[in-house]
Amino acid sequence: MLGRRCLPAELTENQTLEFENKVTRSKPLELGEHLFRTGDAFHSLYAIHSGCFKSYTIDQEGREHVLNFHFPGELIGVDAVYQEAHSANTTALENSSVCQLPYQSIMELSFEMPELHYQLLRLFSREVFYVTTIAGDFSAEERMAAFLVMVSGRLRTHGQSAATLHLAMSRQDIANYMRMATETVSRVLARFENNGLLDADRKNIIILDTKGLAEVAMCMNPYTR
Amino acid sequence: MLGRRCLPAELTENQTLEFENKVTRSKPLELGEHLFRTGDAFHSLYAIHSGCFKSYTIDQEGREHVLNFHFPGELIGVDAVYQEAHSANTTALENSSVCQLPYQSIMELSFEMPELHYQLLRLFSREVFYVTTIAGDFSAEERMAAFLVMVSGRLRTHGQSAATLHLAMSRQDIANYMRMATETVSRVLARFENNGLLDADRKNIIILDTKGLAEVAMCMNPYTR
DNA sequence: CGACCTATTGAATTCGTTCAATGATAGTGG
DNA sequence: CCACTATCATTGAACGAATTCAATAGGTCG
Repeated sequence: MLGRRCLPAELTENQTLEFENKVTRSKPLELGEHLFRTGDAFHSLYAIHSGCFKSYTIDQEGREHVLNFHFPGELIGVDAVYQEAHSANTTALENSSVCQLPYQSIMELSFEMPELHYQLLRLFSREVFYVTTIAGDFSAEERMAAFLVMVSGRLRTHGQSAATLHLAMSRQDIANYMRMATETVSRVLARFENNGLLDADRKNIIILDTKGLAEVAMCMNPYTR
Repeated sequence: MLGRRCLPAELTENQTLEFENKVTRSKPLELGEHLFRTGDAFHSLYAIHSGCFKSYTIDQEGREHVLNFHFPGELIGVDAVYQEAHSANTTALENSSVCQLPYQSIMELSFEMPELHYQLLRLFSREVFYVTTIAGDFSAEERMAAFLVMVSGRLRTHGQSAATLHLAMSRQDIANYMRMATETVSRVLARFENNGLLDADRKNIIILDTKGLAEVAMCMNPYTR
């Protein structure tokens, strides 16, 4: 049952059981706890069962750069396969739980289960797709709208509500990820509220006008690209 | 021999031959020719044999957004596996040649060749890694320096010279990718020249001070992250 | 050689940042 | 249960990095 949430491929009942027995280890994390840090050797991927994570680096001037957020149903650590080491830090933004997937084990298992092999590549592909979301030269409003539409979509993909968002990350984290100042995040959200696009109360965002928000985000958003 | 350049895994001689016979089809492209366009169904990955490509989208306002450049030895189309459709346009920036890798064929073959299986995931992982390069909130100078260090590194990975760069892309493309105006690209390059970091003559860039350039790029660069 | 496109350089403008102050929220301990 | 504190979020005003507008220079190709 955990395995199904971890790598929800179209495996048979028996395969899912085998997968669970062989490769998944459930691991709870508290807010602020790190899954790994820059430079750590790569051994396992992590599939998020519940909660939320951020990946970030600290540059030589001490500035933090949020590279990605991770939501339930997604894989963490995909970028580390290539270098066999983690290039970023990844920390839990709320109490969370992940399935640890020892890379060697899932690779071996994927030879027995073609569907698992396909699923791994699909999920790796999805990561490329997601990371591309914030690329491109867009205004602060466009990026903010695209961010909300994206988060909404990524949560929906795994069965969570789409209109009522519980953002685990702080304004600082959002700002950092979106390449803007926290003040700008506040200002843009305030403008969206004035325009009736949404209702923002700290970490709780209610999207009132999905279509209108998507229009601001335009085709920046991968779901409408 | 082509196969070796396409997916340079550590395959045996026989495996390489089998790979070539079964899955690779060489395909030459002229400057400006498209490999695929937004919305095209996904059937094949492309491994670059020679030349240079850019992936881009056009938004609803008609603005172009360069999402990535692709160099010899790299895979094109990785992001399309997930959606089974291409989300971006990809075009040749100079006369180039690619190996077309029908996805179904390489997947089937990868069950017979464990090393190919591993290699595919490594290359997918690398794409995530590369796409992350321009993420983060850095100044125009930092991004430009990181871009040059990255291109240098990616070309070196596949045996090309590292200090003397032959940029196939226009200033417009670079600017677009780096989220800045073409004028800013010119100005930053001029500043780098004045500081003795490099010598820029249109598409030919000679890096004079690798260390100095890397310092400007700081830990933004994935190679130094 | 002239037409065209790309690149460079200069001056004015602007979007978003930085600086600064205030408001709101949650956690702590008396 | 209510100060008290610390942290996070919001709002206002001044500033600045990069853009936009505008003009010039350099290369390429008929």
